Amino acid sequence: MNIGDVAALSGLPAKTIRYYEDVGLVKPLRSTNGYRTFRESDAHKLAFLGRSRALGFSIEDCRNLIALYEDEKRASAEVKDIAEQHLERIDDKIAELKEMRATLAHLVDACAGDHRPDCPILADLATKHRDEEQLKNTAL
Amino acid sequence: MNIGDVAALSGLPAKTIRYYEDVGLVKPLRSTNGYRTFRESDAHKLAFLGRSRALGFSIEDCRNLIALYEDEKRASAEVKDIAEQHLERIDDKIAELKEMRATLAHLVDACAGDHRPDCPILADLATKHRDEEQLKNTAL
DNA sequence: TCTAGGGCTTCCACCAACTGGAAGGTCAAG
DNA sequence: CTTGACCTTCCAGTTGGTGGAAGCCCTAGA
Repeated sequence: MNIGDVAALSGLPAKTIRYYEDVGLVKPLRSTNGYRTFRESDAHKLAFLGRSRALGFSIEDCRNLIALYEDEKRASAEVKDIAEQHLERIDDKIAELKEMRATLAHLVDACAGDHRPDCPILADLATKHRDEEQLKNTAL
Repeated sequence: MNIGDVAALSGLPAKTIRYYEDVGLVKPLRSTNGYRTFRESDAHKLAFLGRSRALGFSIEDCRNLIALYEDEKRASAEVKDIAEQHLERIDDKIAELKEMRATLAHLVDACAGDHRPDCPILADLATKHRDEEQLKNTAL
């Protein structure tokens, strides 16, 4: 299989597949004309990567997941551990975004959004808040 | 004020402030020894930037917000528009993360996480799913 | 047989928003 | 006079690719 074929199969852009080779996630063979030659196992691995990335796993996580996938004697605990850590990162990120969202929604709500210059959003951004860094410092 | 002072005041690292100068967000003066000299207005602007960035606004958004902030004749509608677009991006991101989270939590739940190699997480990652790109293609 | 087109190759640059570190100038205190 | 805290610039690296240029390779059609 050439890169185009495996790209169609895995749903990944050819560029991305070359990048994955660069970072050592796949190691396709080369045919005499210099073209990459992908085996079934490479195609499979790329699909695995596509799905892992879609779940937000980092490239490093993917590297570890693939190693575990290929290790017949793995302990599922190791996989679960990676997944749980990732889950935690996702939860943190969601919490962070929700907090931003709440503040922002509140400000947007308070803003008339008309031709007049008065704007609670700008007013808020321009105002010191109780829990900011520089106040933490002076509080010590 | 030197950069260290304004860093303490704004809560931003000195490196970040230099970066903001690089991208044209602040324009401190220079004293004869080459040190950056920040006015009150610069410190104020940097604090504004810190709060905007904390709400997730991009540097470009910040540039626009500051321009509006400094424009006495702005229409609050312009500010609200930027904020609403950002709110939408945040909502999209939250939705995406929640979907990841749901899938991942389900898989983590199903995994024993013990010494045995059997792992539903890996099994799922290794399996084609109905709605993947390569199947969309063949379905046409 | 030539040519046009796609597909493939490499390499370099760029994106956001910083962050780390090296090499070196400046300044106030002891 | 030296030490140490600041400050300067510049270069490189981070994450995960994406875009484009220059240039092979291969096949089908005139």
